This record gives sequence, structure tokens and C-alpha cells, in this order.
Amino acid sequence: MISLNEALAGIKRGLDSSELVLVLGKCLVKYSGRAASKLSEGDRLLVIKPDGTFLVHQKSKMAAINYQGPGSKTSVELNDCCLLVKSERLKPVAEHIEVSFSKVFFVDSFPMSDDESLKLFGSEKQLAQELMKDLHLIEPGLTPLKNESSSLKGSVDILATDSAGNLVVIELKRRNAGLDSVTQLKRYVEELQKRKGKRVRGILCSPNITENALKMLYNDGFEYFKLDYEVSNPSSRIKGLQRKQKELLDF
Amino acid sequence: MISLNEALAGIKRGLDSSELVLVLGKCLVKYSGRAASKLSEGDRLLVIKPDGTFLVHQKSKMAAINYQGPGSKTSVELNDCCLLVKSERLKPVAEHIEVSFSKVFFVDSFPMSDDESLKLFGSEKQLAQELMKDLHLIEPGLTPLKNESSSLKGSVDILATDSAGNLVVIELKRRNAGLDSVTQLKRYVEELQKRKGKRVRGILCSPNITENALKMLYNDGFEYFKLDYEVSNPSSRIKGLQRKQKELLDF
DNA sequence: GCGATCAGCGGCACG
DNA sequence: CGTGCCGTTGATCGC
Repeated sequence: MISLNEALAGIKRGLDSSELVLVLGKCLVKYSGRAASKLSEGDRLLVIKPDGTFLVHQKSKMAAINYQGPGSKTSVELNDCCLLVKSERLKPVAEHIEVSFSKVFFVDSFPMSDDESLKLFGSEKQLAQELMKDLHLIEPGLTPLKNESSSLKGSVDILATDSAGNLVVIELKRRNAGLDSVTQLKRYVEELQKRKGKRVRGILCSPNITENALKMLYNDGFEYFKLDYEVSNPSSRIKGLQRKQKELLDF
Repeated sequence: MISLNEALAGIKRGLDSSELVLVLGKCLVKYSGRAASKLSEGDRLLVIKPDGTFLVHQKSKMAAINYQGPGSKTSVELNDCCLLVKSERLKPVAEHIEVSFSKVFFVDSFPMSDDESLKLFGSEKQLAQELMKDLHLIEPGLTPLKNESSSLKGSVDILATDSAGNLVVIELKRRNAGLDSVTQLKRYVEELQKRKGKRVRGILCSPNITENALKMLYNDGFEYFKLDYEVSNPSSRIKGLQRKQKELLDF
């Protein structure tokens, strides 16, 4: 247990030297901004990062229960009963958090030196690049149209032409596809159809798809390919691509 | 600075007693699971919660750079050069994180007692309830259809009938609406239209809407209402609702 | 700066 | 459990 006075000093020291500040104590939290919230008293971990990030964590769950993004301004004060830690930010909207500690178990701060950024493998973008190189896996004669894809409003994952000269929009999902994936594909196809004035095929590729989504997909005249891929450490690789038989759903 | 041996003991102690464990040190991080990633050496904060949650935080940004959800299993060991902290989970997919500490600056663990849950005000659901009570703000004669809304596949925010007996789907957004909001509304309207066999009106309500989205909305024959609301502490209140004039966009 | 979209999205509620 | 969808979504990239 630490006196609120000591805690105050410790937090101030950390903030002044732009260090990572950790506070553990019994507190209640109020938030007001895009929404508003109140959290009654309990033990929580408060993390304040040098960039202004402000995180209140409970003992469970991944997500912070209350938070403030980078660029927020932290301040500390002592009132008659509590240690008050506030975080305020004005942009994009005015938001305010107040953490009111009645007890503080621990305070410390640390300088952090870290210039590294994450190298991630298996993103949708990376998978799309892989798939671009192997469009024949979907269908022989499919050839990619470079950079056309990025010229749309909401850019299409892959744009290609088939052997008959039809435009083909390919929507790639790295995880199971749902209704939203189909509506997204539909929007792209309709935009392009209107713009080009001719029929455009739509193909959805994903590791899996929900029953409703597949039904809607077929209803709209689109095609589905089940995508098998593997993500090893330095890259991601497409293992297979299999057209789902439409007949199963006809009724 | 703490010896890796001490760090090992400290972490084990915390894990065994189901406390919140904090580790600060210089480490590299590898992840493999739904995707894969590598993060080169730097100073990071590791948070391990009693429920298995595992968070690696850099000095910037709100989101953890690597993480593992509740239910994950943490283990610690010492190899020839480093302190290895691993987190593993099998469901829903096998995932693995390895944090390799070459230096540890701080380790501690804390029991946390907290049974409180967040009271949040200003959620979309709460706004929808408010709006249900004041549908006349949109248009006189609009009456809500109870519980119809939840009987759809992707449930509609509000379903109502107008004075002419038309079905009206109302999609409510608590923040600025984009193309996705319009496609969502469109899907609901089309589903319902097909099911009921008669024309269904679609109305989008949000604090704001992007130009492209409004264009698409009007193209599809839907209506837009600008929604002004205020979120005070114990509730959220709708301040106003104003139909946007379509004429501005005709060309 | 806004706009659009992805995310190892997470979390929740419902069937 | 999967499905669907909101989120104080956050983060990124393009314009």
C-alpha cells in the first residue's frame, strides 16, 4: 500500500519524464465523450504511455474497460479523499476520463526504448498478392488487371478478366465470410457494372462461408471458392482453392 | 534491473496465485496462429491477467502489439540466454506467443478484486430505444412494429409502418455513416421486400454521412435523417432529427 | 484532414 | 457452438 501523496508524486515524476507509468489501485472510473460510462470501485491497472495513451484494465478480458488514445493529456491531483488521475483529449472529439483512486497499491514508471515495428504475415493484402500470382487456381485464362483495383471508390481486392473477356471482381477474405462479405462484393460488382456497362462476374474467396452468406451469394449470381492457406513465419502460402458446388443448395 | 532467475521466480509466483502479473523488459516477440508475426527486440510491458489474457504493449499506441485472449495458458522457462514467457491457446484455433526477454527491469504481481461491470450510456441500442419513443420526429404516423425487428436474420434496428401502411426499415448509426451503413440498410430492405412481397422504405439515421454514402443511398431510393443526440451521464437523449434535402445532390 | 477498409479485430447477445 | 453485428472500435493507407 502506498500513500496517495506518494502515488501523486510518483505519477507526476513519470509523466514529467515521459515514461511509461503504471498504477495499481482501488478506483472508480468515469468517462464522457463519444459515449459516457461509469465503473464502480474495484481494483484496476492503469497504464499511461509516453504518447498519451491511457488504459484502465480490469482483472479480466483483453480489452481495456476504459481508455483514451494517443495524444491525450494526463493530469493528476489530490482531492479531499482521493487521488484523481484525469485524461483529456480534444480531437477528434472532446473526451474525458477520471480515475479516482481511494487506495493505491503500486506506482512506478519506466523509460522505454523501442523502435521496432511488427512484421505480420498472413494479412489479406499479402494473401491477395499470392493469389494474384496463381489466378489459374480459380480458373484457367484468368488474368489480373493491374492497378485497376485501386481506382475504385472502395478498392476491390483483385480485378481480372476471364478468357471470354468478362470483368471479374474477386473479393478475398482471410477469415470466414459472412453476409457482410457478400454485400461488399455485390457493391463492387454493381459499381463496376454500372461504370463499364457490361456484365461483371463476382467471386468470393475465403476459408469458409456461412450458410446464409452462401445462399445470398448464389442468389446474386456470384461464385464461391474455398481458400486453403497456410501461414508460416516469413510468408503466407495458398495451399488450394476449390469451387463449391452450387447444386447442394438449389431447392 | 532484475536477474532472469529472479524474474522467473516472480512470474511463477504470480501465475501460481492467479494474480495480475506485470513484466517490463527488453524482449523480442514471436506469434503464430491465425496469422504469424515477429517483433524485434525492444522494451515492452507484458501484462498477464488471472483469466489468461496476455498482452504485450509497446511504448506507443492503444492496442497491444501482440496478445492472447482469456483462457490462454501461460508458462515460463529459462533457456541459455533468455527468459522465455509463452502463452498458448487451442480454441478457437491453436495460437502461440513467445516473449523472449534478454533483460528484465521489473516484475511484480498483484491480487485484484473487482466485481464491477461498466455502465455504458449512448450505445446504439439505447439510442434506438429512445428513437422508438419518438418516431414522430422522423415522420407523423410512423408506428413501431415490436419484435419484428429481431426476427430477421441480421436484425434490423427499428421496423415500423408509415401512415400509408408501408413497411419502414430504420437503420440507426451512433456515428458517421459510410458506404457500409448504406449496404447494410439495403440488405435489410431487400430481404424484407422479398419476404413480404411489397415495397419497403429504408431510412438511415446518423449524426453524419459521407458524400459517397449519401449518393448511393439516394440512388437506391432510401432516405436520410440527420440525428442529433446528446449523451449525458445516466442516459442518452435525442436532440433532433432533420431530413436532408435530396435536391442538393441531384445533377 | 477525411474516407474507406482491414483486424490475429474483441466482445456480446441470440438461436 | 456458430452467426451476426456493434464498438468510445483502433490502425492503416489512400486521397
